Amino acid sequence: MSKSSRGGALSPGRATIHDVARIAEVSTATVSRVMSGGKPVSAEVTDRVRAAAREVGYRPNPAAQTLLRGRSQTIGVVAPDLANPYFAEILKGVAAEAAEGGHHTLVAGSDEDPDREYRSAMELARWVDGLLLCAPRMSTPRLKEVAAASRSLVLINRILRHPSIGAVVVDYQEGIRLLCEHLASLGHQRIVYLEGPPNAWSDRQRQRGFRVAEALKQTVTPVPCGSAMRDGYSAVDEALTHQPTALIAFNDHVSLGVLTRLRELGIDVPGELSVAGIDDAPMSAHMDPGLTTFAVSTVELGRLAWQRFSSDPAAGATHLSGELVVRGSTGPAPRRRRSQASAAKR
Amino acid sequence: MSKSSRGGALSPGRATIHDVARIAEVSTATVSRVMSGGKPVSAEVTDRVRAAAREVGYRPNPAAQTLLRGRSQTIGVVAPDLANPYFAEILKGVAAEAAEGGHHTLVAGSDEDPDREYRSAMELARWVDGLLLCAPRMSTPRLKEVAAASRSLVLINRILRHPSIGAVVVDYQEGIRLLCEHLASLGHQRIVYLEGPPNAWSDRQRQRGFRVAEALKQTVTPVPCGSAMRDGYSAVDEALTHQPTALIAFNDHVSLGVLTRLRELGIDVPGELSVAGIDDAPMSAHMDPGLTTFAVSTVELGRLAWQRFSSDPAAGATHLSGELVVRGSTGPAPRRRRSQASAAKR
DNA sequence: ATGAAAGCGCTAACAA
DNA sequence: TTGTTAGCGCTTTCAT
Repeated sequence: MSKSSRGGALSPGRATIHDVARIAEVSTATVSRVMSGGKPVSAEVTDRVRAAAREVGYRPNPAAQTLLRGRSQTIGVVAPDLANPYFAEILKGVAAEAAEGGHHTLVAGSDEDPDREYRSAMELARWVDGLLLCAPRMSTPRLKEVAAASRSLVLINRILRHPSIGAVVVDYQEGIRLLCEHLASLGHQRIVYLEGPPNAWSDRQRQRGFRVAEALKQTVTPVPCGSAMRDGYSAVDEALTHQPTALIAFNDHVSLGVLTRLRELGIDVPGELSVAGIDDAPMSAHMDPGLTTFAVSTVELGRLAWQRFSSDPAAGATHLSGELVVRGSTGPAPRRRRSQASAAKR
Repeated sequence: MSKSSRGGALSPGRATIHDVARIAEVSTATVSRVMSGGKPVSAEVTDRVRAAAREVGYRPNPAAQTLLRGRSQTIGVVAPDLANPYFAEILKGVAAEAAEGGHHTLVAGSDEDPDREYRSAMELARWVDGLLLCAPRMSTPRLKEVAAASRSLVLINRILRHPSIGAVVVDYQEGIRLLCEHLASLGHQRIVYLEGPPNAWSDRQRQRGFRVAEALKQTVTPVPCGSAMRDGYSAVDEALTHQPTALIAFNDHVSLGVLTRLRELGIDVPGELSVAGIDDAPMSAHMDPGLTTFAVSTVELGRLAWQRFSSDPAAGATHLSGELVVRGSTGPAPRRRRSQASAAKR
């Protein structure tokens, strides 16, 4: 009692195991045993220790625990854009699962910069037990470097044949196929594809998916774009010069920008032009018209990514498939192509 | 040379300072000096150490550094919903600023659960140098507990008079005032406010803002709602029973759900009903009609929050103001109130 | 059931 | 300029 007041409960977060040991009049080893539980300690001592711990607000120093155990109970997540709903949802899912499993989540955004992405990944690798790279844009050799520096590495939407790299990927090739078939059934022959970021593996998967177009007698013209709303907005004008009857964007986010620009131009969707996205972002169902898209469960993506850390061996890829969601933004191809004039002017 | 092969470069991330010291044939202290830089070490030794470090891929163990220094170079961010664009953007901003300042960012989502929020905060507090709580829903006593357990605590959108708690808040009261005045100028007298989550301080600020309504001869009816799109969608029907000519939602996210439901009901916006949101979410400009809203810079919010950690003393609140953005979703109040029938049916 | 002691990887005195 | 040593806070043998 008199002793305890000497302990100094001024900064509760800063009490160490020694403080507790001193107050409870036991060794630090015993305190440790009580705190971790499941160790043989007498009831009486347990109570004394618990009381002392509560008194000074003792909480074990995680750095010390990490140093000793060699594991930080922390995972790292790196994504090109933390504000992009797609990655934000994955992060939310992974962080929730990780917390469930007693792990913390460290994040870093790369702003689509492969170099920054690499540096962030290497930096986080020092800390974490497992590293999750979302749609990494860095080169393959660098990715292998990261793998070597990481205790455990999992990729989302990128595949790399490597013994210690795991992956969870969405089957975007199938997504494009479904979208093309859907458009074909509506009579669309001229499609423009708004491309994603240059180094995105998942963009290449989409491009591959377009190989079905030939069989469907469709022409697909790729137009450089990006992954953000404003990219879609800006790419519309060039897309229109190819006089498509339908337009598929890299993702729903981009489609949003597209719809806005088309509205400005007074082009009716889907009357004059059909528009489709990919991913089924939360707001896609709320657009007017609703956006036809290839729906992917980000929740599931996050869950699967976490599983790679906790259960599965690292190597190999888990494939996740999505489904076609038809809403109002796609409709029958117009009988007559819009006039050159209406397409080009502004 | 011959020695180095014994070092075993198998797991590069796991090499310790001892390995480097052995290979470079110096003491660990010297290695430490070289790695941290700015210490007096001869050029020749520096080279040897650097070479050895590169050879084994040495990277200092952050847990050991943290244990020694007492600081982890890490901040923590807790938010009610990591997938909510508002918080995702704040997170993006804070994480970017923190990285700039050589800090890592630990995140946790609370799913709007005050209890989970408290536990996450206390847990992160063990680790981090600074803790950022976004729109915390937990009770004031608990918040003080967290403050006591944290090295440094900053709140976004919540104020608490406490010597060691800093805050960055948006002036939502002003936002509501601007919105009300705007609607008044359009002749709106009957407004429904779709309330945010029960424990949100920022919701209470909004409610206070509505005190201007009286002077403007407006009636404001609050209707319980929430912070998510689906909340807005679900709350519309009850809102309509009050026969408003305008509707203000807790945030833009909610407004999106509102617009969708109104479209389903065939109610014209803004012809029959005006709708306004708060925050100016990225997609708000892309809706049809565009959403009138009180715009807040999340980027600035993130930047200011980070500044609280790096420069300012903790206590006190920084106020951030926003601006009215008028788009198509608000218009003149309809001459005649919609008939009871049309409002109630369905 | 409990304590003493070693040591995780690193850095900061203090010596030399 | 470089090495030796102590110790950050904790857990885990190994004794007792």
